[in-house]
Amino acid sequence: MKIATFNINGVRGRLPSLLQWLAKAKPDAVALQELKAPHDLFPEAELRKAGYGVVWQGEKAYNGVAILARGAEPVLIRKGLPGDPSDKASRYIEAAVNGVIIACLYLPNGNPQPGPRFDYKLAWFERLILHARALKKSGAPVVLLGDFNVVPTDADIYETTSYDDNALVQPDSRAAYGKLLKQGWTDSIRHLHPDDTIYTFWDYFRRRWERNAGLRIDHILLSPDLKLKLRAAGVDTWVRGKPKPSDHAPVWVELEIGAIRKTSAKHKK
DNA sequence: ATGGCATATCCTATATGA
Repeated sequence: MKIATFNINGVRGRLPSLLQWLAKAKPDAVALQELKAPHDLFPEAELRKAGYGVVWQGEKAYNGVAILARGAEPVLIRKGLPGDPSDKASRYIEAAVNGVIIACLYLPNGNPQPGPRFDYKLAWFERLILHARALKKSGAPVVLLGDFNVVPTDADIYETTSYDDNALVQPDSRAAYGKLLKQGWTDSIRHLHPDDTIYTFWDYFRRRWERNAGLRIDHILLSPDLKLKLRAAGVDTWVRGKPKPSDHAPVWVELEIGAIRKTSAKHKK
């Protein structure tokens, strides 16, 4: 079973390239962030035509998250992160796909910091930590994935001072990410590629893609049972190299479950 | 300190992104 996350940065304008990536990468489940589309303008029909069932939470102009399932209907569990009814931003959606809980999140970037926007980021992070703890305690197979807007360590960003004041690299942001991992989640990319230079985001400015001046901020975290089934993880950087790309690239994992079709007895030779 | 680019909307301007 292949599971991916992709901050699409505008699902309507980027629909052709999204369909192209889906056709080529063939993920079984996908978490999308930054739809930047109200509910009614989400391209549901086109995605279904491409063979994907879908649940989503849109919002005018900003945010927006979705879960896609290849040849299946995601079973919606919740829209919105619990813990603050006044928070109306579309940043969290959760659904079951093939028996796996897909928790798709778009964490606030928190800039500028310090300030109310950074406070919101940390508060959102605390709510996520609480909810993740409940998910983990449930014992279900869970994938916690999306745009975390956190660069976990200095190894996850190119050599620069440009981001020193950025909310993505602050000690508080990193501590929150560490606190989450400490519950027992596995950062798939780092688990399989501990020493590699791997980025998932490259700013549009200053030829940062061409210089590979990137950041690793999109993560796929696995519950303990799924960690044992992790076979591969990577970033589809080719998507970032296409014309008019999102500033993020898709990140994926391959798990040894479900999608492997059993050969029934009558088909055995 | 600013700006470089990109997407969106109440669009000859402004908010957000990271």
